[in-house]
Amino acid sequence: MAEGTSSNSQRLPHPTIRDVAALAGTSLKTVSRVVNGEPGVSPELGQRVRLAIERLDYRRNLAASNLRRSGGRTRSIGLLLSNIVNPLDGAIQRAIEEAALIRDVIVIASSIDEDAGREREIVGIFTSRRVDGLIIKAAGHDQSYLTDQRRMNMAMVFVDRPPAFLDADTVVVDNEAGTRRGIAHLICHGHRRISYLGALHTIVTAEQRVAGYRAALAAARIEADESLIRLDIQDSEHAQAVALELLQTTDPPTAFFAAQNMITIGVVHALRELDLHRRIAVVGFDDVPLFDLLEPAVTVLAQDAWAIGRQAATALFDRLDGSTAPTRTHVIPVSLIERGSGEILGPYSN
Amino acid sequence: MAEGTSSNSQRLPHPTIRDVAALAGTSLKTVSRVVNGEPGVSPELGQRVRLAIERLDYRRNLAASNLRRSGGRTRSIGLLLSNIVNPLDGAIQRAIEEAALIRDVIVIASSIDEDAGREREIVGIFTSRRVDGLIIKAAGHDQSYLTDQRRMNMAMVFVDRPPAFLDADTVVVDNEAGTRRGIAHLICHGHRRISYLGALHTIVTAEQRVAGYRAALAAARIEADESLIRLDIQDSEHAQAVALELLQTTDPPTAFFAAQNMITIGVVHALRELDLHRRIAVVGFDDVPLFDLLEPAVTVLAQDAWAIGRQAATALFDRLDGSTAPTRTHVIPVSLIERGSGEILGPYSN
DNA sequence: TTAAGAGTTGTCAACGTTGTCAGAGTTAAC
DNA sequence: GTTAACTCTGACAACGTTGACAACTCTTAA
Repeated sequence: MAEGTSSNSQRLPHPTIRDVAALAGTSLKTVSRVVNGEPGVSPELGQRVRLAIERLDYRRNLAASNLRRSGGRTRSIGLLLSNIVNPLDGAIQRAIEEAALIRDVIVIASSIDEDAGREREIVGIFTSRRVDGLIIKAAGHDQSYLTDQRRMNMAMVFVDRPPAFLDADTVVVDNEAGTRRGIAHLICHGHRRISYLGALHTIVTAEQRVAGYRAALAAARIEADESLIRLDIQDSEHAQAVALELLQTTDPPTAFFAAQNMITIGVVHALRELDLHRRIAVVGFDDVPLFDLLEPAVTVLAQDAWAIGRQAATALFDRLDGSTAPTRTHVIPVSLIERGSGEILGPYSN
Repeated sequence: MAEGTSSNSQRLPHPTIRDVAALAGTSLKTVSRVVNGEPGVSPELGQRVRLAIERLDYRRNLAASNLRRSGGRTRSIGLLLSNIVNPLDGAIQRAIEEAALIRDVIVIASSIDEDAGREREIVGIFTSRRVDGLIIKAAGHDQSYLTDQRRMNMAMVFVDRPPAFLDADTVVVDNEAGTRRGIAHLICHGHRRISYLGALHTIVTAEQRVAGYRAALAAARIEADESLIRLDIQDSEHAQAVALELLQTTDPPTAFFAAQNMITIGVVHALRELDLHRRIAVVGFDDVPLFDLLEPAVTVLAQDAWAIGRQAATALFDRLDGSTAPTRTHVIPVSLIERGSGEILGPYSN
């Protein structure tokens, strides 16, 4: 009686297995057997239990169930991405959700931007929730803090960027080769002064992409002009400003390589502003839905985010199914999509 | 010894409060007190416990904790959106995540496309997980099945579309007024033959938008030509095909109103294909990042997805904090962004 | 010297479920 | 008619944690 507040109408708590047993006139264990489809219940009693379940709209409390069950698995996985607003991350999440759903596993997701502190914080929260596994697009450049989780049998897969100081399955795209191909494409079209605009240099992929840039120039015996290489670009506005600045020097680049979709957008804005979009070439890493409708349409290196997500989920569930194979790095191919902006000819074309 | 497999290296289970107590030489309850920051533990003993916690890298099992705690709250909420790949849904999820994080609540998300069956399925799964609340962008047109959850004290908020046959807090944009404004804008610029391309008519918002279209025409005393109204458009390819077809009739529309971002993209594709993009006007519902870079840039009715997400989270947490106020419908404003495509003049301009 | 109070610490049951095992009833076999 | 085997059912403990409450050790005041 002490609990009964008159204002709060009849808010009933969830019925428990105990309520079902009482209504069906049987024991807890029998109900449990019916709920779990275990054999050894007579048809009549089973029917009575099912009726009681339906009447009460009973659903078993999975948290309690998992607590007791062997292994203490929660059938949940944690997903850490940069920013779910970015369709690339969205596609990864979606692909993982689909794979999880058919296995009766739920996905707890969180965006961590590029904040290493938040990465650790969220991993801590997820660990408290006892997720069975983690899929991580890492922000920090040291994942050794995860050895504890690893020891406690938590599966983990890294996407987009390999972990540092930790051995784990990884799904990446070939950033170095992809960028090399993009730069070679520009060189082919007669460009020598190719500006490289990159993201935070702390991100491994950014590093690999710069490496690809340098490798492609070296292969063509072009000396890299360091003034054309700008890193640590934060967002599209920043990219726009940097591109504007470069274009207004006495010896501007004839082509841009934008190492990430937000940067590409900034570059396109800058070119429009100076009405140079039909004269200066652009190749971007990552595709964006409307790039094909711009004039000129934007040539990009596209990565298949769905494939990345699917592969990550497969790798994670393999581990959860008990695979003890050595860790693997899966490389998803990058494809060059020629649309126009990357095919604008430079001064050395013939 | 029966469990010890030699191949599986030393996989230790998560340490429990019991392990910590043993290491610190004290009782379970004392450790629990330290973990929860409850008073009444001497500084020395507290220190010893904290040391043990650190040594074992102990983290309390939140599922077990919540099971015992009053109310049986799980500090988790479920989120059902159409498709997380769509940046509009992405922004909603992100805003909700941020609000949940500062309250120590996790978000379990799932994309349900426009599948009513999947909506129910996922709600069932989330109910089994005992989420404290649900935020739902409903696919089905009957949410009465949720009365059970409601009775069991589950909080719920609907976004983008009001629930049917269920009374619950809702966050929507003003579809009818927004569309009316968009159509009025086109009429102002001299258009009479304005084609309306809409999404699945089963979605309430779609209905409201058509209503806005008809209302605006009526207000201007223009009779609606039913052949210009096409509903149930599935995706951008479909929209493109429909627009192409309309444009090739003997009496084509001079303007398009695209009721959703994917449809707008399809229309733009169609206009490009026929090289009519500078002659036929377009206004779209929902903004998309690159619409401002197209030529002409696309005039849209933009909804603030972040605000929708924030408001939904606020409403949900208010309920979880015990609010028993009558359910409310929050309306987030829609803004018309004039960029060019909607300002192309029609035959009746003066 | 003792009673009352404050501050610490621990014991036990409970949250909702399932694994283990034992008991009751039925049938089959000797 | 006894035993064995099998089927069905339920009692009980346990998963990891916390709420209720009891017990113990000191102070402090009478």
